[in-house]
Amino acid sequence: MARPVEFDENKVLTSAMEQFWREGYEASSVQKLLDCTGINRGTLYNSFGDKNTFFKSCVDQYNRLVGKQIANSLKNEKLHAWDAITAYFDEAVINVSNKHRSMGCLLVNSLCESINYDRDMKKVVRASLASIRKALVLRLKEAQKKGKLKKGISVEFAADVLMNCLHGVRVNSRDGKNSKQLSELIRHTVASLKK
Amino acid sequence: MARPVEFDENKVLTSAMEQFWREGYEASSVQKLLDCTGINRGTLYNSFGDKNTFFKSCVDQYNRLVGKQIANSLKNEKLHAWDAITAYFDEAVINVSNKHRSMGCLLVNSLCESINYDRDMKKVVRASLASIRKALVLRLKEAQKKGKLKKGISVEFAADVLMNCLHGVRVNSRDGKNSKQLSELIRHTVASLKK
DNA sequence: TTATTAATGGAATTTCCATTCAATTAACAA
DNA sequence: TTGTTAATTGAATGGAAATTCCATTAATAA
Repeated sequence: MARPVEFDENKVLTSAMEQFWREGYEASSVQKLLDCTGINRGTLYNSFGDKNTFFKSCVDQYNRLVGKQIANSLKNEKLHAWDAITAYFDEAVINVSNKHRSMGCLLVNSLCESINYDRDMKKVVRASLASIRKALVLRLKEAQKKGKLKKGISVEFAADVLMNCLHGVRVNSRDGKNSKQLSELIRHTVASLKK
Repeated sequence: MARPVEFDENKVLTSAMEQFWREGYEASSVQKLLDCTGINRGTLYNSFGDKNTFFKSCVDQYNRLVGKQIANSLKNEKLHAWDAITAYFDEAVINVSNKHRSMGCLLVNSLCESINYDRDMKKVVRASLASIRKALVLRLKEAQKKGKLKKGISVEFAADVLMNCLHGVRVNSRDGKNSKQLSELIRHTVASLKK
């Protein structure tokens, strides 16, 4: 058989994901990706394809992170609708390391970078954001069914409000706001929807 | 005397500002800046300095745009506090061309790009955002004095909520949301603060 | 007209980027 | 042991990036 891989794929993807997350796609040169992952040039191209393909794999890695946060909160059956929603914001924004919080959100950052003009990447990023919204919608429907959604507010609109808050908070995170300030912004938004 | 300038400084700055705004700092090569402004390589370096310096001049140009929007709304003495605040969002987000709306906000985009890691640029971008917040605070103080701010909400916190909404809306703009959807998000946030 | 001055145009330079490639290495099946 | 296969390595390639430089141009003051 052939020589076995020496690198830890998961660690490589996580390191590269953080590089893209911190500095964006364009400013993350292949050299920087090699430095932060510790792998070699040829290894990168052989095992992960070109920079574009590698970036998409890193977004997938980010999606797995997001997926875990959703699993711990929105999909936690033990929590009531609004508690689950609040728990998601805690998982995604509040109870994360200062390092991660100050980097904002890879998806939002990518949307704001020129990536927007690369159709393929835009599609990948949008799909990820849509999956977050979808999980919120499920819980908002539950809240509505139990009469816990303010009247006059539709589930879809409430989801838009929460996503808008999330985006805002992510920009504010990247601007250096601390978890306490962010937490108050989130609380205010949730209170504006909750009955 | 010397040969007079042939280019229109204001037009050049506006074209370049839109290039940076659309595609970001890194993806905007000097060649693209020459193409969109119509000026020549030597002219750019002679009259505007290097790419970094040029970018900052473009942010200044953007700030003049923001300044006009604030002058037309928040600083309009004929409007009552909340009308002025709503008018600002209209000026900045709703009543702009689809082209501009879909580009989001140069300041937010820059914050989300790696620009964040260039101290000097971060300072410029932050100062601009602070000037918007300052104008909002003035009107929120007025609203509070007239008893038009929901009780339990401080002027500073209300400003944070509005800035958070603005950031969120800017990301959503860049993601392609239309003016009607954005307008509803803004209305909801204003209603959550207004008495 | 002419000297002066700065703008203009674009070739030239240098650096950095993404990507390829051939040589080397390591595991394992036979 | 040996042949096979794929991983690893880093030098090499080619193109694009930012920036510099200088010959040319144009206005005007003298």
